[in-house]
Formats: sequence, C-alpha cells, structure tokens
Amino acid sequence: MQTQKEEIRERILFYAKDEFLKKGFKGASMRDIASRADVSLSNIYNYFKNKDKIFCAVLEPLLEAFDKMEKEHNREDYLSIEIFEDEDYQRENILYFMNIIKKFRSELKILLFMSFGSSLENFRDTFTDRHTQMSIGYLKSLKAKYPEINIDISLFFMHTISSWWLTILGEIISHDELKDNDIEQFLKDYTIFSTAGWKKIMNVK
Amino acid sequence: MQTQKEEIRERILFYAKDEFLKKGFKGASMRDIASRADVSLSNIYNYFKNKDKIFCAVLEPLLEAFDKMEKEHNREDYLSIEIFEDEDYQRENILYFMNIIKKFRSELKILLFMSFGSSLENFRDTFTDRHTQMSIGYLKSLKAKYPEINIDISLFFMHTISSWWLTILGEIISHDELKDNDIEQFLKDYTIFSTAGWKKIMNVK
Amino acid sequence: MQTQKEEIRERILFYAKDEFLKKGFKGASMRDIASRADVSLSNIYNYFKNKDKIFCAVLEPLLEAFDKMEKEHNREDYLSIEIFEDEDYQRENILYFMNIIKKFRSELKILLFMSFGSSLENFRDTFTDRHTQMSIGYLKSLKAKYPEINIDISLFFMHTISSWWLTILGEIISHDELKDNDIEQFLKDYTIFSTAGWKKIMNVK
Amino acid sequence: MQTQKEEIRERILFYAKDEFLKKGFKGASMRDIASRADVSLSNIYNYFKNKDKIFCAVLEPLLEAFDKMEKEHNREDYLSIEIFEDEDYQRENILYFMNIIKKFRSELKILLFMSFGSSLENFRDTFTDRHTQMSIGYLKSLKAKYPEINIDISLFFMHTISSWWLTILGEIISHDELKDNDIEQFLKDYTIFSTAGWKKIMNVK
DNA sequence: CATGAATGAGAATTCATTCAT
DNA sequence: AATGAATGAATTCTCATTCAT
Repeated sequence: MQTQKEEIRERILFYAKDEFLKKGFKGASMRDIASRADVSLSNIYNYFKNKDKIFCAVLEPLLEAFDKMEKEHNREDYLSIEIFEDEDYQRENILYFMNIIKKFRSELKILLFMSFGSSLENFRDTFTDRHTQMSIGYLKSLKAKYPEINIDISLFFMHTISSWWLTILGEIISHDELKDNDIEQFLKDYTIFSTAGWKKIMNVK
Repeated sequence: MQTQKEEIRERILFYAKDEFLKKGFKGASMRDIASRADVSLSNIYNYFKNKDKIFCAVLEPLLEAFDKMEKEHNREDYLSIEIFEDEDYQRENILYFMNIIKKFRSELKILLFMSFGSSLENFRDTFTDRHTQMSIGYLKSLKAKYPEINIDISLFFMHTISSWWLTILGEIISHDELKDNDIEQFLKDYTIFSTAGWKKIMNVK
Repeated sequence: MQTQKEEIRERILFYAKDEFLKKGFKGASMRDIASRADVSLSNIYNYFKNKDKIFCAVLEPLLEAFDKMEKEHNREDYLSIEIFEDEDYQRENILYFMNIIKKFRSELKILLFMSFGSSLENFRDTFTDRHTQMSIGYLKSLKAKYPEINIDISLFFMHTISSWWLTILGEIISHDELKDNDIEQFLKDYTIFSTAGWKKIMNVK
Repeated sequence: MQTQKEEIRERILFYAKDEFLKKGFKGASMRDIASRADVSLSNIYNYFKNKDKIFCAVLEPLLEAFDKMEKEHNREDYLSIEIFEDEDYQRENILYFMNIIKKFRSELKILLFMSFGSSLENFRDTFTDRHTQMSIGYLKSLKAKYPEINIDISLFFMHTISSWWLTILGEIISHDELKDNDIEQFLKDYTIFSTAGWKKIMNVK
C-alpha cells in the first residue's frame, strides 16, 4: 500500500495504451487494464474519471506534439515560392513528422485507427479541417506575394491533400518493418512527386 | 417458401447495414437488427452463422465490385505511356470509382470506417497491398515497353499512393454534401497534380 | 426451459413488488429480485426494459384505478350543495377509497413512500395538482348554481386539502392493524369534521 | 486547533445538507460531500462515524426545535375551551410553525422527503405518534375541566389529524413560491376550517 | 423455418468505509 | 488531525449465442 501515486498512474497508462492498441477503445476493458497494471479495478477510478479520460491521457503527449507542430509550421519565413525547389525545407518538414512517428508510433496507431467510440474518434476530421484551413491561408499569402500563381484550387482537393498527410502517417506507422533508408527513399520520391504536382497545378514555371 | 426466405434475408441485411453504418461492427447489436428487421433474434441464426457473416454479406456486393474493377484495370490495352496525356483514360478510370461510390456509398463507409472488430477490419491493408502489387506489375510492363523511363520507385511510395486511393475514396464518401460539380473540379485538379507527379518521377518528357 | 412466459413475468413482478416495498426503488436490487424470482438476472431484461419499467408495471393496476376514480368522481350529478349533508355520498366516496386501499395496500405504500429515484417519484405532486384543479372546477360549478356561497378560498388551502387526501391514504395503509370498525369510526369522525369545516368556510347555513 | 476543527465540521455539514437536499440520503455520496467541503474523504470519518451520523447532525437543530415546541405546546395555561374562539392562540401556534419553517426549510425537506435509508426514515411516524399521544392527553385534561364535551374520538382520527400537520408542513416547504401573504390567507382558511371541525366533533356550542 | 426463453460472461462505474502513514 | 491510497462488493445493464420446442 501507499505506493507512489505517480508510478501507479504510469502503470495504468502503460497497460491501457497496450490494450487500446490491441483492442481499440471499445474493445479494451477496464478489467483487463486493471489486472495487468496490478491495480484494483475500482482504484483506477481514483486516478482517472473514466475510460475516455484514460484514453485522452494516453494520447495527450501526441496531441501536444501536434499542436506544437502546427504553430511552428505557420512561421512567416517559409513564405517563399522557392520552397518548391528547396529540398531542405521539404525534408526538414517531413523529418519533423518522422520524429513524431518515432516517438509516438503506438499513440498514432491508437489515435488514427483505434479511437472509435472515444471522444477523440473525430480527430482525423478535426485535424484535416484545421490543416486545410491553414493551407488555404498559406496559399493566399503566397498569392499576395506572387500574384502570377494560380490558387484557384477546389476546396475539396485541398482537403484531400490534407487528409493524405494522415494517410501517409498511418501507412508509415502501420509498417513496422520500414527502416530509415526506406523512409529516406520514400521522402525523395514523395518530394519529387508532390513538388511537380503543386508546381503544375499552381502554374509555377 | 423460397421467395419468403429471400425476403427475410434481404430485410436482415438492409437493417444490419444501417446499424453497422451508425454504430460500427462492434457497436451494432444483433437484438436491434432483429427487432428492426422484424425477425426473431434467434431466427437470424438460421440465415447467418454469426454477426461477422452478416457483416461480410452486407459488404459482399462492394467487394465483388472491387474485384471486378481490379481485373478490368489490368487490361493490356492500357499499357501505353500516352495514358499520362490521355485525360479521357484518367477520367474514365476515376468515373468508374465514382460509379462505385454512388452505388456503394454506405457500404464503403462501413468497410473503411466501421469494420473494426470484424474479419474485414484489415481490408484497407489487404486492398492496398494488392493494389500496390498490381501497380508494380503495371510499371514493369511499361518499363519493358519504354525502357527509357525510370521505375526505380520505393516500394513504400507505391504503397502510399495506393493507400491514397482509399483515402480519397474515404474523403469523398465522408462528404455527403459534395455535388457532381465539386467532384468534377476535384478530378481535374487531381489529374493535373498526379500526372505531373508521375511524369516527373518516371522521368517522362 | 420454455416455462410459461406469463408466469415468469408475474413472478418477477411479485418479488419486485416485495423488494420495492421493503427497500424502496433505489434500494431494491435487480440481483435480489432475479434470484428470488428464480430467474437469471439477464433474463429479467427480456421481460422489462429496465428497473423503472418494472416499477411502473408493479404500480400500473393502481394507477389505472386512480384514473378510473377520477373520471367517476367528476360526474355531474354530484353537483349539489346537499352533498354536505349527504352522508351517503361522503361514505360512498370514501368507501371507494377504502376499496382501493384493500386491493392495493402494498402498491400504495410503494407509490407514496418508496418511489424516490423512479420516474414516479413525483406522483404525489402530480396527483395533488390534478386533484386541486378538479376541486376548483367543482367549486366553480357549485358557485354558479348557488351564488350565495363563498368560494374565495386560497389556492394553497385547496392544495393542502387535496394533499391531505394522500396523507390520509398514507396513514391508513401504514397502519396494518386497523380493522374495518376502526375505519368506520374514523370515517364518521372525518365526515363530521370536514363537513363542518367546509360549510363554515363556504358560508353555507 | 479548536476553531479550525469546528470550521471543518461546519463545512462538512453545510455541503452534506445540500447534497442530502438534492439527492436524498441514499443518493448523496460521501465523495461528493468531501470534495465540495474541501476535506479529504477519509478525514470526514474523523468528524463523523458514518454517513448516518452526518445526516443526524444535519438535522439535529431541527429536531431540537421540534422537541422544544412540543414542551411549550404542553403548557397548562392553554387548557381552555376558549382557545377554539381565540384566533390569537391559533395564529400564535401556527406562527411558531412558520418560524420553524423559515429557519429550517431545507432541513424539513430533508427530514420529510429525503431521509429514506437513514436512521431517521421513520421520523414521520414517530412524530405523529408522539403528537397523537400529546393530543389525547390534552383532550383528556380538557374533558376533566369541561365534562360536557365529547372526546370519544377514534384514535386513528387523532392520528390522521396529527399527521396532517406534517402534511401541511411538507406542502408549505415544497412551495418555495409562497409569500407571507399566501400563508396568511391559508392560515385564515385553515383556522376557520379546523376550528369549525373540532367544535362540531367535540360538540362544543 | 421459426421462436420464446434463457444464459453466463462481461461491460463501466460507484459506493461507504478502512488503514497505514 | 489529516490524507492518499486502496478495496471489494455492489450497482444496472448489454451482449452474442444456444437450444428445446
């Protein structure tokens, strides 16, 4: 008795994460989490109000990282058409993603694939919408600076591209076997592909 | 009676589909399906071995359509580098998809977003893998015919593009508000974007 | 297995009534009801949607009797000032109540004293309000026929008298030891008391 | 510290009262009381042995007031048949009640309506019994002084009248909207009604 | 083919209370 | 005096499935 509170909390979160990962939010059972964490079922409720709160606590670090990323991505100095040629920028951007993936692989799996039934089940939509808005704003600023480019792009196309980000994320985390090399190669291809695409669609020479 | 039986089966499937759509595989309850279909709960088991079999039956038409599409996509006459310029081909291809969407909107939602816990929960992976293999085969044939093109593309990149298909599908079916016009516009953008991308990456002049 | 459905339903209701009587709505446990009724806990839910529905089912006959009583009490032919002298009417009225009591003693106890937490917890108020409205209507009709009487009586006084009815009911059912004789004597006293009261307050000579 | 302790005790009682008022004895939870009182759950048990003891402590001031009232009501100088004509006495009597109501409105609600499950759940009976005995004693004294009056009144009738007191109390405290005016008017009506009733039943000219 | 009945395991959550510190 | 931690039993309710008829 009288074990360190923090340690138990961590233990609960640790096994909860594993259960969510294996069985999804709905499938994971408080019973199993409790017994694996070696905590009495009822005692869990001294640490977390309910199952959903555990779920959110498990994903909190990841969500914070997302928020931070969004803020950084918005920095003004990126506002240049040269970024289409600037492989460094592209890679930096994606490497940030890779970093998140390395740190939060299981959390990402949970968030993207196992959150049905929880209060975060709509994260994908929420994220995509936010990302879409951000991208539109970015394009507008770009247009202000480079009036010759075309930004008459369907909202839904923007949306789809935003969503694609999460798809890529999902694909990466679903493939445990990927090595850094593979990811490198993927990044190269992806950059070429999407840069060419964007340039064409925006009519950039 | 023969007709009688068939009608009940259809009724079960009809309401099961609706329940799966609203609550997901796990969340849907046999009781609710039974009562809505006006069939006794136990009688359902005379038509379907278990919940999962109902789920599969609901999605069977869609899965067949997928299979058919795959076979058609593989036809030899498409094997030309001109297809990159051939907007008709592109649009025909996608229109086929649109057709599937129109016919199977709810089934797609179920398959892509509500299948967790069922035996089809891995469909996304399965489909993507198959599509990737197919694409690779296609690229190889293309290379045989046009040796100058580059097909040294990372497997994972292929995979991601394949997966993107499902993402696009998912996005479209998630946006009930999209009108044909919107989709048209999206298709135009998408075609420009991805054609430019592919040409660049394959080094096609 | 395959026991008579009706018989089981009755058994559940029988023991549920007893549990509610002893422990109140909240205190009664589905477990105990089930085990006493020799029905599996989960099977109860094939007969009743939830605890509250059982509670209502237990009290349904009583509530119906109440409704019936109200309708009958409203008959026009009672509209005479002579009723204040008419012991027969008074007693008939109350004998009807006594009848209800005899038939529904335990249901009344449950309804009046043990319904906290259930959907019928406000029955007392509901009944009193309805009875008050009815009484006011009755007085108005009386006034129309006998303009000399005073019906300028505080609403709250009417309310209290209405509520008193339930109090009397409650008292009677709380005293299992009362014999018919006792009730007879009570009725005599009550009639004298309240008739004198009403006459005075309405200024009837 | 002495003051410190007392303050905590009061805080516990304050919020316990509120919880009992809103959720009843059974529905109120020690946890909620503790957290609202800003006292650790376990510490409550240093102040009160258990939930029931808190409940009693909450109602103690009211119960004392009741006791005091009973003793005062018993004073010999009231022993006069004139009290039936003496409106001042009647009103004084009831004003005393009103005073209790003003001071103990919430406690009364708790005691009368929310005490089920506690050791005070039978207060209504207890009080009524005591009041009945008192009333009988009072009548006997009166008979000794005024032999011509009739006190051959059924025990149960006495009981019911005693119980009526609590009903009136309950009605008043249940109607927060009542203003002093309304109560005044009610008192007038009530006095007329019951005085006439008692005189008739006791055969007082 | 149809069904009413039944079930046992399981779900999340809440509870008053205890106890070592 | 105070507390954080713990607990075990209890709560209502849901589930997919089975089986005798």
